[in-house]
Amino acid sequence: MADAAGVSKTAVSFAFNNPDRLRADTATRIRDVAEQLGYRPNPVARMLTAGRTLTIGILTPQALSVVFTNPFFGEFSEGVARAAEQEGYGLHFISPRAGSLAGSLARATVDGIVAIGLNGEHPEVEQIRSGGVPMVVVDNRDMIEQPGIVVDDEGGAYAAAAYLLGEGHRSFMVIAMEPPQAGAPLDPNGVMGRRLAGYRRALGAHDLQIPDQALLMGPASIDGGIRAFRRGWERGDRPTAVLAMSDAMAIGAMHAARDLGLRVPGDLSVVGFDDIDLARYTDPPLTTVHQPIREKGERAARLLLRLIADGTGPFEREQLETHLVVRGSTGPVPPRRQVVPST
Amino acid sequence: MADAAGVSKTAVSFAFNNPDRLRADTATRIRDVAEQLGYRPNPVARMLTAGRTLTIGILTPQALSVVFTNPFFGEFSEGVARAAEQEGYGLHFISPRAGSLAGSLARATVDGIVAIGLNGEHPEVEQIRSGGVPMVVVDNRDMIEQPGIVVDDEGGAYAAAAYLLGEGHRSFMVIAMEPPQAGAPLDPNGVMGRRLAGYRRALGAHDLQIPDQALLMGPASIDGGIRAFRRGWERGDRPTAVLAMSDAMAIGAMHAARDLGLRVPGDLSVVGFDDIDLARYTDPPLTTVHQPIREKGERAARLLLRLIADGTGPFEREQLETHLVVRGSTGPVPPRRQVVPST
DNA sequence: TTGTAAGCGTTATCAG
DNA sequence: CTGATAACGCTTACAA
Repeated sequence: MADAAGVSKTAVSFAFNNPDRLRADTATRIRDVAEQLGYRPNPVARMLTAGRTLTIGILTPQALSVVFTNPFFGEFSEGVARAAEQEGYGLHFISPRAGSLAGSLARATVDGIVAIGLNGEHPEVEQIRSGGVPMVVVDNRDMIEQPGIVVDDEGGAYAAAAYLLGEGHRSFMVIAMEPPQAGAPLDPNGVMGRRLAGYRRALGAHDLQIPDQALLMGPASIDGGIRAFRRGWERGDRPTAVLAMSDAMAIGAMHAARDLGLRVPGDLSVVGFDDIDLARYTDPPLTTVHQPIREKGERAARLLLRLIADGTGPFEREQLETHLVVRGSTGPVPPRRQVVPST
Repeated sequence: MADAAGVSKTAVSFAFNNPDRLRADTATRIRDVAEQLGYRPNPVARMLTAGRTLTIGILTPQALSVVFTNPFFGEFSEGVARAAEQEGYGLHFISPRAGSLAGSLARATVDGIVAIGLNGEHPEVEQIRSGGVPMVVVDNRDMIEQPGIVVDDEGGAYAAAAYLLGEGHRSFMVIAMEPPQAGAPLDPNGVMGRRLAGYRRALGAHDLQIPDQALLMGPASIDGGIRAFRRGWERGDRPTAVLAMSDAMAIGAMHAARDLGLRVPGDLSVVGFDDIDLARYTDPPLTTVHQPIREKGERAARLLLRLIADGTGPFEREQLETHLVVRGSTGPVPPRRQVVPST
């Protein structure tokens, strides 16, 4: 404590927060002594009395070391950061510590939470809610009583599949990101479930199916895409088109296909999902479903900030649009793989 | 306080931290009541008594919303996160709040800091140091008394330029990331300064120069690269090769060049720096200087964690290697631009 | 097995 | 303008 400088703690406190309420020289003297002693007000104690942390948390059910592997996440965080910084808030990432989300949740010193990637009714989260920490969920339609931001996954996926069908494709490989806990049942309300529903709706019009077991799953990364495609290939899948639920995986799939001697889009069309920054610069440029990634993060953060400010603010659930962006990774079905109409 | 459950705070505390020291039923009863009341131990108060936050901070002198724009940063964070998570630490990002790094530093509740992007002797950071918060600096050779991780930027840059010279190039455009405060003097010890030194050493052998004013600067993003290249073009630069100090900018430069009708690598060779994941998937695949991005983050975090554990641990400064990866964005100088030896 | 009481380092209130 | 003193919500000796 710096009242070794001859003053009380009150004075020290004022010197840092309310210098005006001190005589000018007293204030500076205190700060000088503080600097000399290497003293700075303990931020934790500050938080305790202030009752707020000026920090918002981004919650993910997967380890950061895996989630940062997907460029999508960086762009999303960028959006959240923009809003947070503008309001003077810091950013804290909350991910499972030693496998337990609940554990890290319990230690998270944040004023509110933006949760992404939560599928279903995550039990550990119930705790947060009842604890009264404001939270907005993104991409989650299960926690319906929770404010959130959502995207038209189903519509985007439908557009992607419909487009490929229009190009004559009839044989598809579907690549999906695996849920946090491998082997978990597919949540129809989850991102994956909704995208799948979109694909199915389009294919259904042509009496084509996508059995659950046909899905190839892996981590949402380039490498995950490579491995998923190879697994499909090895079990005998010979699609003319790939529907990937993430751009990172789509890029991996393109690469794996090329390594196997396929031309993209000559022999194989690939469409992704997300439209990350790099999608337009890949070889070939990736056809994909655009979603406003940064805006999603920013809207989520702004909604949260409002919730924090208003105490228990307005319930809101915003939906953002998606649309297909056709670039170079897709084309008509190769002639010899064409399905001859049975007329 | 949940001793509305008929017990003292001690009991409540035990119920959460030392259940063994309570009769089994007491413990569960307390937790039940807590759950019912939506009570959870206040993490800030916990931190205060514990004297530690179980959190490490990643410090950047630039806004997160800009720094996340570069995929490099996501990969770096991934490395840091891997180490942090493994040791049960959370991750907090510290960036200027309302323009002031010092301000957000003062409020950051972390046990230690990994600082990246700090050039020169950042004054606000002095405060941290004397405050006794452990810190490891990455990519900084100015704060020599600070433990840190560093990369052979000069050697990597040299290799890149030497390779292009070997391909016959004699006319270069150099694209650099701009410093946090635009217009700041070039720090020869900074990342940019060292890479530039490497380029210059190679070009010097051919009596070629890179005047400071010739540098094209911009934010380290794809868009920054696009604009930098255009600016160069508009002022009349007609290089046969581009040396970009970041992959993101290199990708932007390739794109801008194509928009101007140049073929890459036919008319223009481009080499980047970093070797981000996506570098190998761009069109054409990017020739670039590889640095172990994730490892850099992970090593930095591990070093920090050791510092935190040992109190004032071992001073260490690790240097990681770089090397040129030749892919498709570079090739021989176009014939008609060839410089005829004056023999 | 459980409770009492003393800190942890601030800020805020209210006298002096 | 400055200084006691009481919170803030927890953990942890130490006692009971």
